[in-house]
Amino acid sequence: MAEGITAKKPTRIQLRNRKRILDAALDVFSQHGYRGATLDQIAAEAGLSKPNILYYFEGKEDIHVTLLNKLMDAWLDPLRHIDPHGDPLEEILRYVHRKLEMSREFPRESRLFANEVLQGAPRMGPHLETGLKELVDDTARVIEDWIAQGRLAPVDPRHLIFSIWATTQHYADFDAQVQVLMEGRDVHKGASEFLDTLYRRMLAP
Amino acid sequence: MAEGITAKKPTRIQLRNRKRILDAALDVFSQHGYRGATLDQIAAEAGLSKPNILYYFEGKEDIHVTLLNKLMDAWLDPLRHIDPHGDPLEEILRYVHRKLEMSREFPRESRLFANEVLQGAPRMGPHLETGLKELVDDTARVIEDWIAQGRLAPVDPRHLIFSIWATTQHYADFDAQVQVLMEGRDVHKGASEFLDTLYRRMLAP
Amino acid sequence: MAEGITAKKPTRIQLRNRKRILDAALDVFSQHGYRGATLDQIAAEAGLSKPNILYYFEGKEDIHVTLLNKLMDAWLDPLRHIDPHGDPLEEILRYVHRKLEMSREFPRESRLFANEVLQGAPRMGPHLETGLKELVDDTARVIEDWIAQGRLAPVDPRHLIFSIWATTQHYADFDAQVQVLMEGRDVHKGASEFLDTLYRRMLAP
Amino acid sequence: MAEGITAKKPTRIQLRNRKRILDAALDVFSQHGYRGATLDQIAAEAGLSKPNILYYFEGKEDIHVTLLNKLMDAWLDPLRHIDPHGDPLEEILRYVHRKLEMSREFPRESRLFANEVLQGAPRMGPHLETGLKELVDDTARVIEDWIAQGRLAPVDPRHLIFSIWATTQHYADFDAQVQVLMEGRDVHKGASEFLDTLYRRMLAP
DNA sequence: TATGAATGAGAATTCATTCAT
DNA sequence: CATGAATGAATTCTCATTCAT
Repeated sequence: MAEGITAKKPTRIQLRNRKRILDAALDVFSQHGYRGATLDQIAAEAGLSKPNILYYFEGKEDIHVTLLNKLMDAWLDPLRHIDPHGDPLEEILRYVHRKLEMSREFPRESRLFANEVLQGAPRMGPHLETGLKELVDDTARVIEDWIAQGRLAPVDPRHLIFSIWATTQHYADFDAQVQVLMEGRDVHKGASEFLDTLYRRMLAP
Repeated sequence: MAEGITAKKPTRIQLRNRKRILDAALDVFSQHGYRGATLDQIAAEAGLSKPNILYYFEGKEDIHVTLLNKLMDAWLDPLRHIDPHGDPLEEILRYVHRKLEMSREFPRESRLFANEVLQGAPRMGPHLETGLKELVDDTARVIEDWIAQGRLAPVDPRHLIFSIWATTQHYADFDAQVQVLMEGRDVHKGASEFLDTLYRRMLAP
Repeated sequence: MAEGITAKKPTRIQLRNRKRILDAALDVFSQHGYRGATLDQIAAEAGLSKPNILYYFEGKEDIHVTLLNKLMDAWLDPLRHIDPHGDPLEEILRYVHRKLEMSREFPRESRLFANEVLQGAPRMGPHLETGLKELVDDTARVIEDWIAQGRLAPVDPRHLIFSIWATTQHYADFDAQVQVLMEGRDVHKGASEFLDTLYRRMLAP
Repeated sequence: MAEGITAKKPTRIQLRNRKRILDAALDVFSQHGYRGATLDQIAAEAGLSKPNILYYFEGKEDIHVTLLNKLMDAWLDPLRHIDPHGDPLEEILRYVHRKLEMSREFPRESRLFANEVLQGAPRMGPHLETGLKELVDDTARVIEDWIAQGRLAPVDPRHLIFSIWATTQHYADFDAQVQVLMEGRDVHKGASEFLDTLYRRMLAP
């Protein structure tokens, strides 16, 4: 009881502050991991006092979970946009490019997610088992249909999806390594061309 | 300082205990990350007292760094075994399979490494910039030669290497997710076949 | 960092608690030395919890350094009040008596200082080399002038200063010994008369 | 029981090692104080293993007490050599110079003693109350006799003794400060001349 | 004698969270 | 809404001492 935010309509200030906190938390969590992050860092980066943070969220874990929830929605969205009635190869390539784009635009989200899964997804189990599982199963079925119709070269659809996730998120998650090995090169352009070639050659019927 | 293990030749007990500690630490660090791991956990898992752990290592960071050092050697080894005089496609496929194998045999090492790079590789910079960089540059040159000779389909060699790392390590690093999505299926067999197909189709000249 | 006391103007509570802590710390540090003192003791004596102590100061060393800084100011003050235009002998005797007085009123400060210098002044180097050095050089010059004018018997001014410090601080620093050897006698009165005689006989022109 | 050193005659090795340990301990204790010193440091400096140290002494405190015992003997020795039948002024000046000499030759001993008294002489009470007290009382009586005979200017003998201790030991105990303030000057020569003048002027009948 | 191994009792410090205003 | 103040529960690390050989 007596929690800060009630179920009533939030004011503008509340909305703004929650947003600030989540943004700061995304920064800190994605960089240091859950345990490595401190409320102090988040508070400092949000420009709020520590107790004020706890007025908006129930605690450290609440912030983290809120972040993961928001993330998963956006994260899975591109998968939902694969059109079963579109051209198979182009649909998949569009997905690949969209994922690569997200890796570039939202590297913090990618790392937050990676951190969580790496540690066994202790705060995310439900999300994986319901939302994600169903979505992947659906998509796998679509791909299998395409293959059965001879419109895609035969591959295991789930491993295909994994490979897309792996290769695109790699540029966000392993950025520290990529930067060292690519020195001044234009990483994103090269990645985009490479992945285009990779999946085109692999999937062309 | 001036305590514990000196620079002299280690006894059997020392060897055994250091091994125990490193094994326990690998477990704990790979699961919880550097900050999330505690000496208590490591000590408990190693079956030693906490101060005894600090008799063998200078501190938490020393253990972690020792682990990373050992890891990098083994981690890069397969890359060193690509034979410039072998058959290009087979050499690369052998590398892919070896990496996938390592992902299965040494998932903790893979996650330890992922954890570290994900956080910007704060304790690993040197390793990346010297050992790894050179090795990747060398390998890239070999691949470029093969491509120039028309023995491999043209691709950017560095992105090729990234994709191999990403797709193989994914099975270790994102295991929590993979398990949920693959349910009872034989993940490794599927992955092996998939990646074989993937790189064969992409690289066949 | 990013915790506790910010750079803003301190509240009454802050002022009161910092004072409490410093007073307790002076007690403990002067009695046990830096290493021998524990935050637990300081906290207990200040009537605050240990973490609360660390809310006001960055750590043990911060408390100690703060104490030394405050101390040095007061410590050197009497030396600054030697008036070059006053009567030489009376000026010096006034200094002697003032120092003896401080030894009696602030024995903890004297011991804190002694403890620090005894261990090589590891946390006080700067203070000695700037503030103190200059002040002593200035004073030495004044004394030399007086001697040149025949208004004081000739002596090395620096050794004179040392002897004043030594003889006056002795009653604070070696109190344990003095008490044993003086039994019930009125130490302060005797010391005052003795030092008056000592410096009068030595310095009368 | 089962203590290392029995009451039997010590071997050469035992003698040599005890000496080594005490010398190392003197170094460490005089520099860092009792609590600040560690057995590790002492062991390292003595070139022996820590358990071996504890074979020769019962513990840290035992070493410290042994050191203090030895010290007190030597420390008080010059006081015993004041000859009631000698020339008063010369006897006292000889004592002053001998004490100054000891300060220069045995600064570690001086600091060890200062450290101990500074902290209330917790491990030295008995020594002060028996040996020292008697000796000082005896000496005071001798001085009083000399004064009564008109062979010394009248002063309180105990404060006189304190002042001699204070001024001579100062050069050892506050060496860190003296060095800063005296820069390149020949400290010892100056001190010797100064103290000679000081006590000559004060005590000449 | 000597030492490698081990540990219990601290000690400093961090941090999420609570309290009071 | 907001924050200064406070703290209990860790967490890393130190150190005198003991054990076993």
